Amino acid sequence: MDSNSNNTKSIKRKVVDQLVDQLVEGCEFATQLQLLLSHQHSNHHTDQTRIVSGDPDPVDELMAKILASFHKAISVLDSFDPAANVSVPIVVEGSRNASCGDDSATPASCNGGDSGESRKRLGVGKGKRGCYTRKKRSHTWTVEARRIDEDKYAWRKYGQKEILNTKFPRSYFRCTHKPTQGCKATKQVQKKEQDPNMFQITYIGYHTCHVSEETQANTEPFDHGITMDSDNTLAATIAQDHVNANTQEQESLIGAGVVKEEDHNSGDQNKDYCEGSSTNGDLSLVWQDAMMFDDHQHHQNYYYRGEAITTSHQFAFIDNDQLSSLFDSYCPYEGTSAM
DNA sequence: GATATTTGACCAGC
DNA sequence: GCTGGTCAAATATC
Repeated sequence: MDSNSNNTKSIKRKVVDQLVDQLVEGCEFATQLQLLLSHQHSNHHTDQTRIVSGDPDPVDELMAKILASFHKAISVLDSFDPAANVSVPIVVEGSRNASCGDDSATPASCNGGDSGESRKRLGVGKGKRGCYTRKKRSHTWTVEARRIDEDKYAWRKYGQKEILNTKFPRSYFRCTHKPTQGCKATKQVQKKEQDPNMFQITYIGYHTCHVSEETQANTEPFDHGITMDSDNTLAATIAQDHVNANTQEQESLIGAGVVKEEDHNSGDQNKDYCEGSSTNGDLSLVWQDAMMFDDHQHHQNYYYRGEAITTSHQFAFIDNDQLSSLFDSYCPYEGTSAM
């Protein structure tokens, strides 16, 4: 690979980063505008009229569309990988990924075509392990929770690591749907030293997997599409906007009780909870030392600009179908991309 | 047998 | 060179 190619990739990455930053900023402004307008409308309606039940506010609708557009654009750019040397999003269901580690189902590009079927533990497979392209930057956000399964997505643990200067190991989870749908969402869970009853959960990337709308509504307690980097105030704004939102899913979590992985893991149950429909006690993905605790409070602290905001969570989402259709429109090369 | 977890190895980024 | 993120064979569980 020559230096010109590297320079081009570097430039592309910078451009993408700048575009994302601009979009995030624009999104933030739009959110603030939405709050402002909704506040004004709220006062207006209170003073003069009543909103007919079920009749959507056109301002809110419009703002929601604007925000959705921002989120879509951000998602597309966030999934753009300059290293892939193609100008298309790399998250395409069932497609191969140029970054070898990103799609474990199709890693052949890592090892010169090794199918992986005859891998030995060491030696023979040398050069295969750890072969991946680490995401230099992806949208991340951190929550603090007493349970690691509070988001109710289906996660599969793929690693655990001792981290320097930390008492407890960090566990790595990826979306269960990664092999089948290429969902790139991951999360890292680490028990807090100060309070071992609490877990710091860092989410990385957005879910692109498809779940039913009903499931989606019940299993996405907070917005994977809106909350960007931990230093972004957008999420804080939105969090405040939704501070009084629905808390039913949290109550269902509270009622879930202590469930260890081994306890609920019976065949078909796995499928159920993998689909994210686990609201009846089979939802936990808990590793050996990640036990749940008395959960009467069950709140989460969202960190924005280093400040914690305690809130219940019920945000708006980027709909996965929207995302897919977006890819369709943005990605004319789908399926034929030269990864 | 199928699926999930564990854990040592490998590699990218700093 | 060190650290952290990911891979994948081995192992565990159902």
